[in-house]
Amino acid sequence: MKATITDVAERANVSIKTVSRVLNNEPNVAAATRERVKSVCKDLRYSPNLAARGLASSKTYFLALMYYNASPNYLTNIQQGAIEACRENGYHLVVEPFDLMGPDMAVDMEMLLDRMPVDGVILTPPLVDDPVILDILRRFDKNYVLVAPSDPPADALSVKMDDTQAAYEMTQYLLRNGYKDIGFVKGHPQHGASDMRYIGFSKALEEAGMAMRPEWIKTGDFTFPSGVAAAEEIFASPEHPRAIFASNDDMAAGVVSVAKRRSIAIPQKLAVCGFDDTVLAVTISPRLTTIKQPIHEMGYRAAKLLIDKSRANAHANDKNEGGNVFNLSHELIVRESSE
Amino acid sequence: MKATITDVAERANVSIKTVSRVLNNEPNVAAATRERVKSVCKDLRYSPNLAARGLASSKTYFLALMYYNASPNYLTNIQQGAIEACRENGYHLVVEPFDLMGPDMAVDMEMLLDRMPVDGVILTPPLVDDPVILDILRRFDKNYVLVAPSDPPADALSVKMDDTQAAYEMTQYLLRNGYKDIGFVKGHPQHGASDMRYIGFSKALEEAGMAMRPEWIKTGDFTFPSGVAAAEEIFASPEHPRAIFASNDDMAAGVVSVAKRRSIAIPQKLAVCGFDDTVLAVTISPRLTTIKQPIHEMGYRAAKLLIDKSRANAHANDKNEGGNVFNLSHELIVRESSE
DNA sequence: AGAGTAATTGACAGCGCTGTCATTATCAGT
DNA sequence: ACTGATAATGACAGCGCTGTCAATTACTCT
Repeated sequence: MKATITDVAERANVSIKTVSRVLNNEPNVAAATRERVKSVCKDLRYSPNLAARGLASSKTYFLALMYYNASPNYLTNIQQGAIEACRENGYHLVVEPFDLMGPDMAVDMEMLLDRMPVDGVILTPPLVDDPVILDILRRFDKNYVLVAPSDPPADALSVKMDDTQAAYEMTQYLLRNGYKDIGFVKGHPQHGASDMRYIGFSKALEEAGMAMRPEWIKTGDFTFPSGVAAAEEIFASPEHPRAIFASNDDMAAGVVSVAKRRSIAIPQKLAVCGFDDTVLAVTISPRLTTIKQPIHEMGYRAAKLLIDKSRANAHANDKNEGGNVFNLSHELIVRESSE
Repeated sequence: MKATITDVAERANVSIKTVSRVLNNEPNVAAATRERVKSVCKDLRYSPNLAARGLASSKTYFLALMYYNASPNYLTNIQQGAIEACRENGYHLVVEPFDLMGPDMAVDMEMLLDRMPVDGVILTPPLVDDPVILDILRRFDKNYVLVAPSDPPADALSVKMDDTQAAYEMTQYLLRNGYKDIGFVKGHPQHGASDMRYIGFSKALEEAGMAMRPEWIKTGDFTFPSGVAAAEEIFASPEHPRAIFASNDDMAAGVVSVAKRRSIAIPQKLAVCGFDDTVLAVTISPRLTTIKQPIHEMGYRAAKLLIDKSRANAHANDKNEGGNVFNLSHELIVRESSE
């Protein structure tokens, strides 16, 4: 039989309310009492009934992670980060895929939000970029935070990295290391990050006074085959670039495979860079120079923001102190594909 | 403001208890009444408060998915399957990683189980193969189901595939297609599946009257580099096999990369087979012949089993009708690496 | 029509906790 | 030692639902 708060109260010779105070770290409990209660809790292996707590306080101690079509790697990373924050705060994470392409998408979303018994919702791309979804969220009075939205709304919490800046740095790195002629493989046109990465790339070229070579700029869709196709086109042009910067690792891997087939030595004849630092980046040979996104940290911060907000709602009055968008830092990882 | 059961009851002109009956699909409600209540629920966009329900019925409508060090792909698949079953039954899935290597592993596990407010727990490898964990689970009166345990305990629910049989079939397929000289790359020695796959392989060879060539049997650890190493060793022997069956796709990819480096044509000179049907299998070239595990289905069945059991506990008395181990079927997927 | 049975409905307690507010203990400052 | 504060504690209602059991209604069979 599981111990209840009453058991603890009796054993510690206090009222259940005092036990409750201790459990919730509320003030106005004598230090001695607090210790005694804590120790009894441990003895009895007591842990509060979340359902009861939720019913009484209308807090659930659950957070939801919503996603659609997420790549396993991305999802697992976000998830792990979010769980970490949850663990530290006595929360649990429930995972909720959502079909963005379903026929009654808007209705489904509303129903799902209705039934999800959670204190807050973490949304990941591409859900965060869908105006319909955002609209529904605004109407519900449920806390939510957007992970990596391509265009963070001012009225919502967001955590993101600076894709533009990262692509800018990668390009600068290449230029600095003597790679002057650089090709670029854009990502999926629908995906917000695609533009940003391209913008960062262009900006660095421009600042360095390098001309853009349209025949070296191709568009893919973030898949391996699209990387292959883009590379084929680039190599079909009379002159070859000295480096190719692909908007993600999968496409970079495609570029590498084409270069290998054509016996173009990497990195001696061609440097290849990716973006994301997926397993693929270290699986293929040579390993890819790439940008490591703070995916794990985004998950962590997203969860933490919701937890803090949920606490704030309870105790003090909700003071929104301006900054709603949190920029997390990426990392440029140099590997054999470029040096 | 969210509607409560009382609102529905008033609007439908019945007692809250009758509404409750409708919500829970209990018998003894007049058809007309049932319809009326249902329609009011829809109008009011009512959905029951899970916390209250949980408190009153000691059912939480949550299931937990526990894992340790799971590969993103595997995890995402299981998760997706489990969520599907949850959705169909009004349940939610909470994800709970657990550090099997922590210093106080046993205590941590007990505490985690204590606080997890769920109706059942889905365990994935390698948690399912840890005797300490299994022991703790038996002591708790929480429902659980094991996914792909290497040695399913008779007293616990398990869903699995038949690794031995699958490896057996793969080997038979190779033999049938004229590949007589087959090398094998074993998986991580700690992992239960490694043995089974090897056993299936041996069995098929034996039945076909083919001799085992020890110099073509190497042990890896399920990683790409270990596949590379194993392949190097195999090719170092005076004679080369006509086919190599690696215990998973990553290692098979390693074999492929070595073959390419040595300009051994696949599949003309060497067939390569993997196991798991991960993305890698279709990402590399040539694409891998492999075994597709029913990972998604295992997740689904695991969740379904728990949900059914939880229902049974509530309504009837718990009749355990023998079969506790559920074998799901795999699929042999033939691709260019072997034909 | 009336007794007996089954189907349908509702009243009410209580699940384990937190919020509110009342009560008691503690401690300055005089 | 006495007042007036504040700190510490407890009594009690009630969160929204389900389980139990009693009450009512509808139906079947003489």
